[in-house]
Amino acid sequence: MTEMSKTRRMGSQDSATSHALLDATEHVLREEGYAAATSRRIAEVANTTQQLVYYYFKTIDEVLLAAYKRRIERGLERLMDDVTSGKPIHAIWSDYCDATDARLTFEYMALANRHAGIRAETSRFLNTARALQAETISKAYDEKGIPHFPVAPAAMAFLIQAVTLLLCRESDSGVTAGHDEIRATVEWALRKFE
Amino acid sequence: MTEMSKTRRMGSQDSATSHALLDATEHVLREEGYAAATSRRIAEVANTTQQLVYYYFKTIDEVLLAAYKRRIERGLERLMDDVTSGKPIHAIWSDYCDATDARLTFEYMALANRHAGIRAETSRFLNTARALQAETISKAYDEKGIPHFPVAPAAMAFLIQAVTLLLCRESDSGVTAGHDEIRATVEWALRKFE
DNA sequence: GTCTATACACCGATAGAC
DNA sequence: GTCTATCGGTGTATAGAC
Repeated sequence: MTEMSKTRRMGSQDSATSHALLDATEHVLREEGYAAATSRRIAEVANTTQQLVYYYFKTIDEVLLAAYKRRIERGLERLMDDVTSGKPIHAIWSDYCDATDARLTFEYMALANRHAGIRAETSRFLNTARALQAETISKAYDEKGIPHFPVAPAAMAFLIQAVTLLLCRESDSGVTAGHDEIRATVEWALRKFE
Repeated sequence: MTEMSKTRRMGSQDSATSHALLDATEHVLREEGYAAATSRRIAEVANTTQQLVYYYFKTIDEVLLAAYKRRIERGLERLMDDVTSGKPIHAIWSDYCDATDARLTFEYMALANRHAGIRAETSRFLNTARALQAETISKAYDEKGIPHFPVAPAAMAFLIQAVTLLLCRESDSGVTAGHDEIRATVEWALRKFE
């Protein structure tokens, strides 16, 4: 970390270049890891120059945070669509299965260990999402007469996230032991809901 | 990456300094992340010098791999103790709950995305561990007359890992939504086994 | 908005003396 | 085993001209 200049100019965060930089950031994080997410590399992928990064963002940490916030926001929008759909639990499940971009997710999780902003956003998002999902699942339970014990709605929301995360992560790296079995279990559970 | 010298000397990987370097590597990874795991920083934490790192290891990637292999090996030993204990399923569960050093684990998982050696070790370890756990769980099922459907032994092994991983990870970062509920579910399930 | 130039620090890795 | 010295490369961030 370095001292900030008090006179440095800044570009709008809504410009095309700014968005291209965020796209590039996500691409680099996913394909090369957070150690490679440098101003030079991000600029290269975005087809611009290193100095431009500092015209649009104060620091690299701010670029990373901006990219993460944008991702969170999109995730929340998808979740809203899921819970208002006809088969909300199926929708939540397949949404996470498709969208849990495991490499990127794990990169952000590792990053969160030492980036207070990303940590805070993560906490806020996960708490919100889980509450919303639990509420939706609770309604589905009641419609089908499923008891809230032993697997409470919030526990079911937790399970969906835990299972999809590990499933995506492992298939991405050649681990398959138990995958068929857990998928069978999930399909059985989903059939009970909707 | 750089070309290796053909004349460079190498120290034994069993020396005290070598182990101190691996301890330091794990410490840096957990507390500062893989981007901070440089030869200079590792040496500093191990109370030695940067050049000594290259006396004991060929490259930084090899230091990381050696630290990871040591960790894997210890995990496998703990698992062996678990499955031969009186209450194997309880043992597996509480082992993962305690030992899943979430920060370190996520650091290695992110690292695996671009470190072929760590990726290969991970895949090997997870497949072995899951098979061993599934076998153990299968016996417990049969003793208690629990059917292999809808939650097959391998699915149960997968679930334990998925749940403990997310639980440790989230409590580490202030997310608690659904945690009490999922813990209650787990306790209920464990009571059915042993 | 975009360019050139530049500060200063840190990185991996090696060479060779002691 | 450990030390001093060093190479070439890359990182963040800024200053100022166009």
